[in-house]
Formats: sequence, structure tokens, C-alpha cells
Amino acid sequence: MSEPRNPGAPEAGHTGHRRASIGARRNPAAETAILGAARALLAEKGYAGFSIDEVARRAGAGKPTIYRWWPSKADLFIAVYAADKAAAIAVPDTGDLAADLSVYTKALWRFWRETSSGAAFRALIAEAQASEQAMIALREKFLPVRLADLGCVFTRAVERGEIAAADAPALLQLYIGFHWVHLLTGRIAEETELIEQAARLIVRAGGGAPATAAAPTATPPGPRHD
Amino acid sequence: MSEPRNPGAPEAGHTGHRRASIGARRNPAAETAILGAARALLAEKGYAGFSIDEVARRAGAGKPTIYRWWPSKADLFIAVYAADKAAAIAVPDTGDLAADLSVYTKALWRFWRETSSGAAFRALIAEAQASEQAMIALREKFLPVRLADLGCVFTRAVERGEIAAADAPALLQLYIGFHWVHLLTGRIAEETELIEQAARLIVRAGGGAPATAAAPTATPPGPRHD
Amino acid sequence: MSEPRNPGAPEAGHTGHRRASIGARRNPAAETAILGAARALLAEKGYAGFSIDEVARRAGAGKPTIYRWWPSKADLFIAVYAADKAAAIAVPDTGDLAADLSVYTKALWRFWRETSSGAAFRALIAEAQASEQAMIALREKFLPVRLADLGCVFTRAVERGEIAAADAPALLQLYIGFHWVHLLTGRIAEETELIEQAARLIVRAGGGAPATAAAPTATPPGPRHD
Amino acid sequence: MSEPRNPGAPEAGHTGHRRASIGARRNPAAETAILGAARALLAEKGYAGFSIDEVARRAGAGKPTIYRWWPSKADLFIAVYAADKAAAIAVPDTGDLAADLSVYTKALWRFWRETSSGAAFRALIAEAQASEQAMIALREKFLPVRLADLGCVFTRAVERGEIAAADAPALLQLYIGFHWVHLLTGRIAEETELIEQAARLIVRAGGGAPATAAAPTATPPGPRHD
DNA sequence: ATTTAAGCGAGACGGTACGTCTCGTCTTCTT
DNA sequence: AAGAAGACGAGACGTACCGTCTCGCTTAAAT
Repeated sequence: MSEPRNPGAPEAGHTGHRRASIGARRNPAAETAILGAARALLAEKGYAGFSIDEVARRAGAGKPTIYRWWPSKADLFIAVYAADKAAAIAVPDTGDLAADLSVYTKALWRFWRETSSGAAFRALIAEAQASEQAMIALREKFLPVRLADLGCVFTRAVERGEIAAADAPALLQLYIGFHWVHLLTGRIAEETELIEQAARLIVRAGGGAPATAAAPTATPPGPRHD
Repeated sequence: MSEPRNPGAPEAGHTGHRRASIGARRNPAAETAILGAARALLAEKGYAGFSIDEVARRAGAGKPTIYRWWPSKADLFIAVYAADKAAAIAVPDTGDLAADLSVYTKALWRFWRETSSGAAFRALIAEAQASEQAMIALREKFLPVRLADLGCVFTRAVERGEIAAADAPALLQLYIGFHWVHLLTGRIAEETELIEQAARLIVRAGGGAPATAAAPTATPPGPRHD
Repeated sequence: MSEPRNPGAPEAGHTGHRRASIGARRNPAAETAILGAARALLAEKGYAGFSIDEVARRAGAGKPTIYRWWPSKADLFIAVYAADKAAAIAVPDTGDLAADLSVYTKALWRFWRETSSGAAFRALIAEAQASEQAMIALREKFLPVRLADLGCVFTRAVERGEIAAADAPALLQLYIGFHWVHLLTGRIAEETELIEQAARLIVRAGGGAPATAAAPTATPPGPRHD
Repeated sequence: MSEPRNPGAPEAGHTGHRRASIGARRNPAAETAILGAARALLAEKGYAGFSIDEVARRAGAGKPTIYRWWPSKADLFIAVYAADKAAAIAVPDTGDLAADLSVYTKALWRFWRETSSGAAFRALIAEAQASEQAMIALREKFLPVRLADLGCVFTRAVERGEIAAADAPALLQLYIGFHWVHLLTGRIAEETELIEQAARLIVRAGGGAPATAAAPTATPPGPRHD
């Protein structure tokens, strides 16, 4: 039932400049505008108020342009998170797991609070409950990348002998879960006390060998100064 | 041309007994039908396919009836979870925290898998990301009740001296987070190994005093230094 | 991938009164508003500028309301035409076919020009080229009703002996075709000369017996006064 | 995440010979491919399924190439019709108007049915209801050419004295209208009876002088009274 | 015994987002 | 300079669900 409307005539509409195609390839300006609009919208309204329509409206973009490059909302959320993350968190290496965890978590929660990334992550998790596709993206595309940093921290702790290698993955999951619960219940305010306690508990769960004296049961593989 | 419907006539539709009002008070039959429909829908389609319209359709109920008693979807999710939970999980008391946790978690995950409650919980968490109201319901109406059981387990462990009282809340959060991550990423299959490892780690994090040598409820709580 | 946006909050929008439901039955106010908007839109922009979205916008109606009662654009076009037609054309009965046709055609073309009905009819024919459903509506729902008047005129002429009964349907088609060509090529201005010539030709094609003297070659079937 | 396409690579798609430019002039191969694709598409899907995008896809052509040479859909329809028409209908000259009309109409309807031209004509008329530009093309570029043949037939009939010269244009319009109504309502099947009846009526409307007793072009025109 | 009051099924209502389609324009690269 | 390619902004398509509303009915409690 499609028929020849005549939308060729621009007949007013919006004031703007009309960001046209730059040829048969992706227009970075459009990408920037779309990601920026998505980020702002997440920050303002959260998952509830997020819609592709509104992103398109704010970005001055056509919906097909959005769907062309980010076929699902999950893809957009991931892209927003990744773009923010570019200027994000340093992986601490203090030589002490508890300190590393504590520092990293404080930085991460601040990052979540102060950029749209916390909202993007929350939205991604919510979306994954509604869409199998989003679940796959979360598990296979998002989490491995995002957990790499914390993984390093735990790996170094293993190398230092602070925790047993066999326990590292489970400890990581426990610590991740701690993050998720706080993020998903809206409690990622600066709670130094709690964060440091959780870090200490993780270390103790992993065996608790002091990092300072080097592990007695394993050759320390890290950079040695002797 | 203009009358494709015949709203005046009852015109069948569903089986047609028409569950009417029973007076100026809540009709338990309607409540049962609605919760049953919601539960079935969650089980079949999950959060994605859940809609009040569809619940009303399946329950043979009017939408206002649903909104009257469960003003938001979160309320429905909570009600579905609570109804399932009625015939649910015993709180273990083996005298050993690791065993308690392990037993409880296996029972909980099985409960989540085999009833609609896993889906209901996932839906509730997702909904809480979209609606401040749902977030409040989650934090204030749902979690305290649901965490009571696990809280007991930890409390008893404190009383047995297995873990430090000061650490109990944080340990609880770590363990909850472990549940959430697995539920929200769809990994609550029967993974005995992982569950027991996590339980052991929690105990060790809490101080790791052996439960065997302690008479239940007799050992003074708190970290021992002997 | 549906999820719980929170559109319940009206959060501004338009100024208006919000024409709500009046219960589980059709709201005449909504119908009036929609048909009026459709009529105006057809008059202003014609088939090219006609869209359900725009009708909904102007009528302050929801799109589903429109689709509920007029499942296709063809249905809307027909309804617009029928509503206009209500206050429309008298069927002439001068006792002379040529005069009847001439009078009727002039009135019809004026009606087409001065209401939106010409545009509606053109749109319906165009739509029928694009949609089998519209074609069926045109053939089975629209034309029989609309041709009834002219059919009467021809039937009376047969009864008067002006034209042969066997030729009446074909003559009707020839005359209808004359209308269509002029409507579809935008030439339904007041062309008295042409209209009267066509009417005369039709009469002559039908046998041309003068109406006054009764037909000599056939028994007059009409009311006889002898 | 952000690169679901690989627009740099040619990545097949269609057969892939890549019909390049042949210099600063129109490439006949492109023209052929485009018209062929348009014809096939009209035959398959009709006006509803016709889109420039799809024509470009099937023809392996760029959209700007199509717009360059056929700025509107109407132009494409006309070109398709004209290309088909090239090998089309002989103008009959039997010396008898009724026979001429009957033969011509049967040939024309068969031509419309068996090529894409019927669809193209229908599409052109529909398009003309939506676009003033198409209407102009229909009236000024298409119809005069297409009516020339039938015009000849009527002219010869005038010369033979079968019909009055003054009536010829109106008769032509009546007969054209008959064609349009049947084309636009999808009733151009082989209906010998109807076609011949219409032809007879047209002749009678034009004066009905028998062509048999008249030497072609010799008999004085006008109605005879002997 | 009648009135009042509330629950109930039904479904229409105005909105709005969904993801897809086509429009006509634009730019780049290739020939 | 023509041609293929395809991205781009725009916006319509028809459907789904949102939460609210008004209806007509039924039943129980208050008069």
C-alpha cells in the first residue's frame, strides 16, 4: 500500500544544516552526533526514557542511519559505554590486591556516576533481560572486554602469591557481583568504608597471604628487584 | 464501512463465564486468574513478552482491575514471586556456613529455574532500571523479605563464630552479588562445583574458623585469636 | 524488545483537551474529528500529501483509533466521500434522459469540485491501483452504491422507451468512463457544452427515441396513460 | 560493534560485472537494464511494489543514474510503456468503425494484459493523482501520442460518413473512458461480447450510418435520412 | 427493601516507540 | 563526465503497549 507521496519537497521542517552523506561510506559526523545524543539521553532519562526515535530526533539523524550501524539498542549502549571508557580508568598496580581493588572500584564507581556509562551499563543489563540478542552481546562482546582490567589485577595478585590461582575466577565473580548489586540498586555513591571492606574480604577469601613479604608458597613472577 | 466491531454483543471470545464482581471488595478469583496469567506469561516469554494487555487477555480480566491492585508491573512481578515462594525453599541449618550456603544456593537456583520466579526476579530488576518506583519497590519491599533467609544463615554463622559479625553484611552482599550476576546473565544451571567454591571462599573471607569444633550457638561470636 | 518506558507521565505535549474514551464503544467525537481531518487533508494536499500520521496529528487522535475503524486508507477515502455525499446530489427526473444526464453530471462535477469528494474519489482510484484490498473495496463497497443513482436514471429511460434495456448497462459504463477520464485528468470544470453533448450522444447510442412521443418501435414499459 | 557492514569491499550482491561509464554520454546498456528492471518489477508487483530503490537494485544501477534520465516515476512508466508499445498494436482499417473499434480494443486489452504496459498505464494514472508533474506528463506527453491511433480510426469513420465530425472528439472520449474504467478496475479480460456492444453503441451514437453501403471516403458524411 | 458503593470485564481513547521502507540528494571512487 | 555504490535526513508505514477513561453489570453493605 505504499504510494507516491511527494516528500521530495523539503517544505520547511527544521532549521538546520542537513548533514548529508559523504559518499558510499560511513559519515563520522553522523556517528558522533548519534552517540552523543544517545549518551545525553541516557544521562537525562535513563533506560526508561531512551528511544531510538528520540536519539534520532536529537541527533538530527534518520532512524535507518542508526539501525544501519547499531542494529539494536544493546549495540548503542555498548558503543556509548566504550566511547566514554576511552578516557577512563587506569588499572592500578600498587603491589597489593586489596589496595588495587579499592582504588579501581572507587575510580570505576566515580566513572559510572560522572559519565553516562553507569546508565549505559544498567540499560544494557536491563535490555539483556528483554532480548536474547542483547544477552549475547552482553556476555560475548561487552563483559570480556570490560572485565579484562580487573582480570589483570587478579592475575597479578596470583603472581604475587596473594591469592590461589584456582580461586581467582570465583573471586573475580564475587567482586563483579558486588559491583552489579550496587549499580543495579542505585547505590554507587562514594562509600569508601564499604568498598575497602569488600576489598579486604576478597583478599582474605583468596588466602590472605601478605603481599609485602612475597608469597612463601610460590615464586613471585612479577618484576623482582633483588 | 464504519462498524467493523460489534461491541454491544458479548460475542464469545473466551469461554465466557464472565467472572463478575462479588461486591464492593476484591474478588479472589480475579486475583488468582491474573497472577496465574502473569506467571505463565513470564515463564513463556520472559520480560520481553510481558505486557499488561496480554495478562488481561489471558486472565479474562479488565485492565483497570489489574491496575487497581498492582499499580505497576513491578508490583505484579513481586506478587508472582511471592506466590511461588510460598511453597519454596527451606533455610538450611547444618551448623556449617559453607554447607548452608551451598545447600541454600542450589535450592534457590533450582527454584528460579523451575518456577517462573527466576524470570520474575529478572524482570523486577530490569524494571527497576526503568522506573524509579520499581527501584523503590525492589529495595524496600522485595529485597528485605527475600534476604531474610540468607541473613539468618549468616547470623547463625556469626553466632557460631565462623565469621566476624562486622563482616557479615558485606559478605552477604558479596554472596548476593554472585547470585545476581549468574541470574542476570542466564547462568543459573546446576553448577555444583562453582557454587561450593563460592561458598568456601565466603567462609574463608569471613575468618574461616572451622565450624566443626564449635557447638552451634555456643561459641562466642567474633574473630578468635587462639 | 519492548520494555517499560514510562509514558504514563503526560509530561507536556499538546495543549488540548484530550478526548478520552467514552467506554467500550465507539466515540462519535473521535470519528467526526478523524473524518474531518481526513477531508481537510485531502482537500489541501490531495492523495500525495495524505498520510494516516498526518490525519492523526490533525484530528488529535491516536493512529490505532484510526486503524481500528478504517483499517485501510481506502476505507477512509470511502468514508470521507460518503459523509460528504450525505448532503449531496438530487437524482433528476425530468422525463428526458439527455436532460437527466446533463443535470446530474453538472451537479456531480460541482460536488466533486466544491467538496473534498473529488479528491477522495481520485485517491480511492489511485489507491486501488496499489492495493488489492482497496480495489475490492472500490468495486464491491463503493461503486455499487455510487452508481445506484445513475442506474435509476437509466432504468427510468428504459421504462420510457428511450433506450433499449439490453443496452443500458453498457451505456452506463460509457457514461461512467466519461466521468472517470475527466476526473482523473483534472478536467471537471464547468463545461456545459461538452457535458450536454456527451449526454445527447448517450441517448442517441441507446436508440434515440424521443421521450415525449413514446418509443414507436417498442411497447412503452413505463406507466401508461391510455 | 560499530562495523556491521563492510562497505569498502564490493562483496558481490548482484552478478557483479560493474557496468561502468562509457564516457560523457548516456550508456545504452544502463538504459536497457533500468527499463527492463522497471518493466519486470511492474509486471511482478504492480504500482504498489514499485520503487526506484528496487529498480536500481535489480538493474545494478545507481539511483542517481535513474534520476538523471527519468526524473520522476511517471517518466519511467511512460518509457516502459513506450518501449513495449514499439512492437505493439496495428491500427485496423476494415472500412467499418464498429469493427475497427472492436478489433483495436481487443488487441489493446490483450497488449495490456500480456506485457507490463497495462500495469505501467495504471501506475501512470495513479501517479498522476499524486503528483502534478505526473499529471502534466500524462496529459501532454503520454495521452496525445497514445490516442493518435484511435483518433485515426475515428477520423476515417468521419470521412466515411459513419459519424458526424462534430461528434468525433466526444465519442473518442466516451470510448477512452470505457477503456479506463475497465483498466482501472481490473476488468480487461477477454470480453468479446461487451467490447463489441460498446463499439456498436459508439457507432450508433455517432449517427449510425451503415458503413457497408458506402465506398470508403466517398460517402458524404452526416446522418442520412433516406 | 431500597439505595449506595465498589469491583469487575470490556474495550475505546490519545500517545508514542517499534523496526522497515522509500524518498530524493549527496559524495566518492572507478572507468 | 558518466556510472555504480551506498550513506544520509526525513518521515510514513501498520502494530504493540502504555495508562486512563467510561460504560453496563453484579453483588454486598448501608440505609
